[in-house]
Amino acid sequence: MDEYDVLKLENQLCFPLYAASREIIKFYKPLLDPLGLTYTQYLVMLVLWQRRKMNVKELGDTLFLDSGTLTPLLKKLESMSLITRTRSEEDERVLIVETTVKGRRLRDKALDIPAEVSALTGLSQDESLSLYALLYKLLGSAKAE
Amino acid sequence: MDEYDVLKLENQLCFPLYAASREIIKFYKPLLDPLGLTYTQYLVMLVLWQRRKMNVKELGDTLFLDSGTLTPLLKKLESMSLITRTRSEEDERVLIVETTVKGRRLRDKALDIPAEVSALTGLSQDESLSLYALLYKLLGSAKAE
DNA sequence: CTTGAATTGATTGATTGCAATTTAATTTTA
DNA sequence: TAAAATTAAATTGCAATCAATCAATTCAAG
Repeated sequence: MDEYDVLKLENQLCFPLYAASREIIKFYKPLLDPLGLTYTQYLVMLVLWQRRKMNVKELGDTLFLDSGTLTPLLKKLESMSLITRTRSEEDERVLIVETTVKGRRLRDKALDIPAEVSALTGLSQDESLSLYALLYKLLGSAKAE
Repeated sequence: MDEYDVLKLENQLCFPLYAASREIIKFYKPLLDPLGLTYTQYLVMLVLWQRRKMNVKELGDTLFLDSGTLTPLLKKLESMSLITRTRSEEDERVLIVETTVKGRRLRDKALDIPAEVSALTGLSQDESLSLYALLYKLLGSAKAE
């Protein structure tokens, strides 16, 4: 054990986290292609399917993304007629994002995706739950910063 | 519980994985800035500090990255005089990447980084180990694809 | 009221990440 | 051996991601 062992790739937690995240996103690709969505666009739609109407700030807080990522992505979803973007009348700084009928209809096509991805992970339900809990704990620390 | 509950953001494993990965990368930013490295460049250096000499294919297999990502990144590290890029003499298709003296010296400046990041995650050692094991299991499934 | 601070999104620039294609070199096979 | 298949890396094009900055709006203190 020399002093440099702490720098070995296999001793870092960050690396499997980073790699696993990217690999899971690849699981989604063939499932999302028929819907015409990228992974990040899918996450935005997931949120909007639940809430229907949200502003950019709330969307960013929910997904840990900032306007630099969201602005072009939302414009793209708007150009696909899945959402509308309108300024709030009470506060002109706020941009309200809302699903269209077409956007909401897309939800039905996504229903089978979670189960298919879950099967690909190779984790049992218990393992998924443990992983889930640990990740949210980590995210809690990140938010606390 | 309606049929759409499976599409709730908080019922997806992919989301905390994706968000936690990005948040951890942000932990590294202030620690890597003094070294002049980005997170991905740091991962490449971690691998090369261990092996010193590798080709692009091996590097890609290790980090789950392809030449589209690695080629420009390695050119950047070369321009910073941290590595050299040379074609193999036995097989001209193969590009050998190797650390320079300057590249190896940078290692000493990175020694404290893992401990500092680990502290920021807010996870106990046991939790880190569980998380680590689950992520590698997931990565195993991905590799098996 | 008015000035200064805070907030919200948009923009810009650099880096990643990846799929798809291309080029060059090597290996296999007919 | 010649043609076909394979392999390694580079290139291209598009979409993220994020830091930093900017502009417009709102809010708050004096």
